[in-house]
Amino acid sequence: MQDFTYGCDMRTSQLLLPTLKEDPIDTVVISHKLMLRAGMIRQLASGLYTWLPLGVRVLKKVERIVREEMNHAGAQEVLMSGVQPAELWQETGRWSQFGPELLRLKDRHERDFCLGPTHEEVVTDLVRREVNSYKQLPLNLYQIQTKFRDEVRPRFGVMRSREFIMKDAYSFDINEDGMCQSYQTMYDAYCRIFDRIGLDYRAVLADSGAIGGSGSQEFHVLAESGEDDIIFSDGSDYAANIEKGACIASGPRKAPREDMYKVETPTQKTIDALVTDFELPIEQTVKTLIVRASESCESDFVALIIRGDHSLNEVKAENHAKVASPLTFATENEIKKLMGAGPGSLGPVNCPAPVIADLQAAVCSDFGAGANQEGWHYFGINWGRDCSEPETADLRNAEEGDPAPDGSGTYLIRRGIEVGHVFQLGQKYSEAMGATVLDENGKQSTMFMGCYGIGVTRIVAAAIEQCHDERGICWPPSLAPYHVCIVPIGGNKNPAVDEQALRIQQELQSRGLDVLLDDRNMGPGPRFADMDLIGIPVRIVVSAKTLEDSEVELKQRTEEEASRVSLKDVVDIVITLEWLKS
RNA sequence: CGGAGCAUAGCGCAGCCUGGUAGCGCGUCUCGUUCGGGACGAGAAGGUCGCAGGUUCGAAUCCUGCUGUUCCGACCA
Repeated sequence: MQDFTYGCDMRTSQLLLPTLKEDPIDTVVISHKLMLRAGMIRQLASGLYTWLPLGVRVLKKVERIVREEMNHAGAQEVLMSGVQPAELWQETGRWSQFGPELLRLKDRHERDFCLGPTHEEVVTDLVRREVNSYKQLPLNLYQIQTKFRDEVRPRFGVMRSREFIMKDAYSFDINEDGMCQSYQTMYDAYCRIFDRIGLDYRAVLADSGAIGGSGSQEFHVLAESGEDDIIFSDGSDYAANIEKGACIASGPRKAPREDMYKVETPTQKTIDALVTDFELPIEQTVKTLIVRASESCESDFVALIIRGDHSLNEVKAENHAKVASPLTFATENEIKKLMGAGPGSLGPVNCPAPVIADLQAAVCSDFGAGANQEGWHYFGINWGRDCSEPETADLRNAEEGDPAPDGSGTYLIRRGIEVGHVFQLGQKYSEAMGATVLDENGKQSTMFMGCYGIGVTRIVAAAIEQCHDERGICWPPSLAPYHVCIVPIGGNKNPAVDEQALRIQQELQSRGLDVLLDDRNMGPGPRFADMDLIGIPVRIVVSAKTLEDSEVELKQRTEEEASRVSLKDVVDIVITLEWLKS
């Protein structure tokens, strides 16, 4: 904390603290509003922000915790260039794979560069040059650095901006076991980081997506305004993001009770219409989606079947061996040509394409579905009797109340802000770039990598999303720009007020706290309002009124009531507030 | 990338339809009075009305183009 105690900034009269009384226009999430109102940031251009002194203080607090825990976990800090040569990206093929979010530019010699959205190429290049022996492994290098991604649509202030600060770490190991250990070390460090910051978070399983690799987890701060759905069991630690969250069948399939019969459905093209017009329970309907098949599949298309009330999980579908990647839905014409009927009348009975049924759809019995004949449905369908037993797969999005896959309970769904991501990369980059070391047998061995990111700027926004009230921000003490603020009242009448305020500030500072003295020449109202807005955890009011009794007023930001404490004890009392230390 | 807005003083907005010398609130500056939850009085500064064309005697206002920015959607580590 001492590294922030530079003189005159500790007085509001000297601080660039442009607070706003009114809500800024065009802000939708609370953290964006409050960061602008509290004078932490100002927008420069779409997705670009200037951080003002108060905001920088918070950023530095996040960085400090991250840095300490990374060092503690054995990672070594480096600093790589934000501008990167195209050659490295061409080596891994990402120069062409990356879309327009990779901001490319040319230097004066017409050479291609990009603004780095991530640093796998640069760090792998460094390590391939400088590390030659397995004896130098494991190695973990990290940096805290500005990244640039030319987001299609920046929004929500620094939550989704184009330029942002990220801590990224990269581990290098001689083999897969080592990589897993490095991964676990980082995972543990991440838990310590978010514990220390003091946010309500969840580590969730994530899809490893196009980057490949065997393992990936995301760290999410729970908040209504989060952009991602995360699901977790109410009975165990199982948690995953919506792309990955496994769904199982709720129970065995019931025996058929009905014969299959054909129903004319001239106007019922949607599940909703079917359910309302025929009083069919929605759980006894299925949807049939026709998508392009992968090249390894014997057919051009496959039919994906999910229960009527469920939604397709496109990531799961895309990961299926028989489904083309990227996921591509058949056009209406293709569907008609293939199935002999349009999208509103499809079903598994007499289906010309290979059928893959979601696990839950596969345990339906006596269900309704399209007849693959325009304007007709079958009701009372049963798998194995009216159509062949389908291949099954987990294809749908989890929903609240679904059974958790480990049998521990049922799913809850919450919104999360992704603030961290740990990834086992395997040999994807080291292979492409020839990052090898000599192993103990003197043979070239391609290193195993992991990468680990933390969105530093995003954490600031996420903390505000989670910690605020109607008056403003309520910083967790670990991130508070100042631990304590002092508001002197009536100093022009009674010089003792200012003297005591200054004395308390200096004593608290000498005990290692960041203390802001609000010495602005304003009435108490606006100053209280500003201190509440910027979220300082502890407020001390020094006034002539309480000084008569040799007391000051002490109030915590999250509590309604203030208490009176004696002038001589106030410093010791504040120091003993354990929660202030982090 | 598709759709929809917006652009007038530092911030929030009115004026535009119906063209005629640019206004309000907050903030800022000066002086004085105030000082326990966004005070009061008096005075003052601050705007080529996003940019470029066009129509007109005259454009913040009408027309065209451009730029910036925001929202919804698609997309996305």
